[in-house]
Amino acid sequence: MRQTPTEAALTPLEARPSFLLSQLGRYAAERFAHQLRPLGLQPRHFGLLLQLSRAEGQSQQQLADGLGVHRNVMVGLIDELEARGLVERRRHPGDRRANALYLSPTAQRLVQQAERVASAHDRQLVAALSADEQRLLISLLQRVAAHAGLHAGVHPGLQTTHDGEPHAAG
Amino acid sequence: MRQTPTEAALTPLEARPSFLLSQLGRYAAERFAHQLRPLGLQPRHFGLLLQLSRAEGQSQQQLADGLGVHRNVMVGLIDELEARGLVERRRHPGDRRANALYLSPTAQRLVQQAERVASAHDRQLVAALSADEQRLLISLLQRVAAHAGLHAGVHPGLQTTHDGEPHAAG
DNA sequence: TATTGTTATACTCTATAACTATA
DNA sequence: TATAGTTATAGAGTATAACAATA
Repeated sequence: MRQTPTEAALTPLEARPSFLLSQLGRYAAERFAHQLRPLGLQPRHFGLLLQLSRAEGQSQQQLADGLGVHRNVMVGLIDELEARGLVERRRHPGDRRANALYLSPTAQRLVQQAERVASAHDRQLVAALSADEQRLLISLLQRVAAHAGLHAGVHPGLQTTHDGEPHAAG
Repeated sequence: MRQTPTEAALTPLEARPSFLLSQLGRYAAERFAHQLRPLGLQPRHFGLLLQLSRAEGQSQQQLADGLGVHRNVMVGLIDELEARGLVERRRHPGDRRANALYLSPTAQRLVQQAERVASAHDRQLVAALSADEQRLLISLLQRVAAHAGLHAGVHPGLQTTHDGEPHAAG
């Protein structure tokens, strides 16, 4: 009994890098969201606050560009955070159409807390690897991400408006 | 000027394994979906057909369990594939409540094609790495996935009914 | 004419509950 | 009483278009 001619690569999914990445990425995101919940934050809020903590006074459009979300979505995100007293809309000095965004002291402390949650989550996620292996994994992932043309720190899950082709990977 | 006491780990996102995994996982999934589109399939269809090609005659419930989706969702998936003549519902020999699912010859060829698309996608994704590094990456990811308690080949993105805690990672 | 913030609308996904026919 | 398949409904998330104020 010979091989079926139509027999192709029957690579099990769990040996495919794309499946492993997708599976683990989804898991990591869910898990992070869960551990962040006690702070009343979702991962997207964390990203927003983090970006804003790097440079306050940004407009909603600037922040949206930096995070890779559409400005329409940004309105709702800022609404939520402003309602909780974490972000403040002030008048933009140079452009009367735009809002200048600022963090409250509470939000600044919250970002620190969320960073600690993220670090704990990271440690837990790769706990099966040695310190050397952890560094190696990060380095390999960074190279794959760079080759894919992914912007550092910009999450495609927040991305909006895919004009068909999702980026381009030489 | 000394360090601010509230200063915490300001690890950039692009150095966090969880962020890299989530970012790359999302990218890989989108990209795979895009490359699969010419076949008229979504990744979930591919997973279904693949699972069914391993063992035909399964019930919808069995297949749902194997893929980690709810049986309600399975109805719609099978509906779509049956309408395209890829999957057939037959009467289950042992249980008159259940359907026994079978692939058409067209579907069997389509699975082969989809596997080739997946392999090409994988090669492209990790093209920045040497062959040794590719194997290393897969091995590291598999260990992380095993430690997270992820079932081999079951994608959390298809999962349904999270009772709060997403799995458990020692 | 283009851009910022905003609102409204539609569309996809997903979660939940309920129903039927069987077991 | 529980299970397989099915259907309906509600909710989240996202995409698109449009509008007023300003550049």
